[in-house]
Amino acid sequence: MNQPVRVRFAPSPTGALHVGGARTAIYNWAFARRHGGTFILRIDDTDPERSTPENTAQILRSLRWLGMDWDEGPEVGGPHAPYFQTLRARLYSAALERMKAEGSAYPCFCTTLELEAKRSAAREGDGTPGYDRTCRRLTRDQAHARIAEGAPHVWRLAVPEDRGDIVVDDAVRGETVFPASAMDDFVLVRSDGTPTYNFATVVDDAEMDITHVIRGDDHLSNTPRQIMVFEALGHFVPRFAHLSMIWGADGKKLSKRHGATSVEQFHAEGFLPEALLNHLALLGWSLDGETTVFHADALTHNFSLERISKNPAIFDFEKLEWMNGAYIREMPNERFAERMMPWLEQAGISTPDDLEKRRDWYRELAPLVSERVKRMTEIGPAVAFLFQETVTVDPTAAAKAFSVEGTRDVLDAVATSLDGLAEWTPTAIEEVLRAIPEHFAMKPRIVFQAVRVAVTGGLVSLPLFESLALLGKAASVARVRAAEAAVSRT
RNA sequence: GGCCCGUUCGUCUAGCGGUUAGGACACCGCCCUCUCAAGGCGGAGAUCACGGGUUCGAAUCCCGUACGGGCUACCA
Repeated sequence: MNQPVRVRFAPSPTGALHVGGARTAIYNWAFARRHGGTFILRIDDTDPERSTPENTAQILRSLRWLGMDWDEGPEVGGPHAPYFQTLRARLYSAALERMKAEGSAYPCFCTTLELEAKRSAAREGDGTPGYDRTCRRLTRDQAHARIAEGAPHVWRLAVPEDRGDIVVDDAVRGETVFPASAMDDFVLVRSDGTPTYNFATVVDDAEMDITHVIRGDDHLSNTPRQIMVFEALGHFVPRFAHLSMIWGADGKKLSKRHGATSVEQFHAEGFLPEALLNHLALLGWSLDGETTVFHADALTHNFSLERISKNPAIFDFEKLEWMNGAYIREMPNERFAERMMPWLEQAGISTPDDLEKRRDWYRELAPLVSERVKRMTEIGPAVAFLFQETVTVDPTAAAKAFSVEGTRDVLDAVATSLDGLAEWTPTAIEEVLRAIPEHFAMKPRIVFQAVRVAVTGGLVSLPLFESLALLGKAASVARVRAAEAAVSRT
C-alpha cells in the first residue's frame, strides 16, 4: 500500500473525551504527522440516545487543548464532508444497495425471540456462535414477497461460502488468525434502517480512504467482520493497529474512583496539556526506552507503530504529577508568568492587567513558584500572601514559631533592621537578616521561621528573602511588627 | 461455552538467542539548605506468570497451563 497516509479518530459523543480516547487520538495524530499524512476527525454519533452536541463540543475542545489539529473533520470541513455519521446515512444505504445487488447482503426476518432461542441452543450444543443463516436460504422471490408484505427485517452480511480463515496482520499484535468457522452473518442494517457500527464504520473508512486504523483493543475481535465488509465493498483493506487498554490502579477499568478520567478534568485539576500528552504517549509507546520527558515534536518526528507495546497499561497518576512538575520547571519564567495568570484569576488573586503593569515583578516570582508546584492549582495558595493587604497567621504555625524565648525581641530587631534598609533586594535583605541570629546567639532557622510565619502566615513558604523582596518593604515591616505585637500580648 | 489478545521491579517501560536484565515514577538514605521544593549522589526493588520443549545457550522461538481482558447484540 503506497498511498498517502490517511488516519482517523472517530469518537462517539456519548461522553467527555477520556484519557483512553485521547491516547488513541494522539497516536493517530502523531502517525499522520510523522508520515506527512492526513488526520481526520469523524464523529460516530449513531447512538441517538446518548450522543449530544455538548459532548461533541467538549471532545473538540479537549482535543484542541491537547494540541491536536485535524486536517479534515468538524469545524474544518474537507473533501469527505460531512464528518458526522448521522449526516452520512445516504452513503450507508448506497453501500447496502450495492451489496444487495451483488448478493453480499440479504434480508433476515427472524425475530429477536427466535434469535435468542437459536443462540442459547447453539451455546448448549457445539458452541458455534452466530446466526444459523435460516433466512439466507430463502429464495429471492420469497424474500421480496415478505418485504412487500411489510415484514420487519434486518440486512445481514452474506459471508462468502469459500471465505477461508481471516488473517489480520496487525501492526501491534502481528498476525492474528480468525477461523472462518467463527464468522457469522452479522447484521449490517437494523430493522429501522440505521446501520450498525461494524457496517457504518467500514463504509466511512472506505469512503474516506483510510489507510491505517489505529484504535482500541476492544475492536480487534470485530476486525475480521469489518474486513469482510471491505471485501464485499470491493475496497482495499486498511492496515490495523490495536492498542491495549488503559486501566486503573487496581487493574480494573479506569473510573471516577481512580481520579480524573476525562481530559477536561485533568485540565481543571491543574495539569498542563503537554504533560498529559507526554504521559499518555508513554502509556503504550516509547521513544527509546530511556527518554521520558519529550515534547509533541518528538512524537511527530519519531512515532512508529512498531514501538507500541502490546500489554495494557495502568494509569499512574503520580507519574503524571511528577511529569507535570517537570514541565512547569522547565518553562521559561516569562512564559510561566503568563500561564499562571488564568489560575490566579480564577482564584481571585490577580488579573492579567496586573501582569501587564508588573511584568518584572512576575518574572521574579515565577521561578520561586515553578520550582515547587506540581500542578497549576497549587500556585494560588503558594503566592496568595503576596497579594493580600495583611496576612492571617495560622495559629498552629504561630504556636510553633513564636514560642521560642525572646521571639518578641528578635522580631523587633528584624523590623528595625528591615526598616533601615536602603536597598530592597533579596541579597540586601539576606545580609541584614543573617546578622540577627548572630546577635541573639540563636540558630538561623529559628529566627527565619519566626519571620516566615510573621510575613507569610505559615511554616512553609516560598524562599524568605525573595518573598520579602517581592512583598515590599512597607508590608514586610508591618507584618513583622504585627507579629511582634501579637507575641507580646501572650 | 466458543474465538481472539495480553503477562519483564509496586507502576510505565527497554530488551527483538549470548546483557552484572537498562531507564523513569514512587520508596529509602546521604549531600545541599531559611521552610518546602528542586537538584546531586547512592540504595533497595524483577526466580522475566507457571510448566514443558527447540538450542551449545531463551525474558527473547514453539506448545500447553494459570490468571487477566476483549468479542461473541438490531452498543459503539
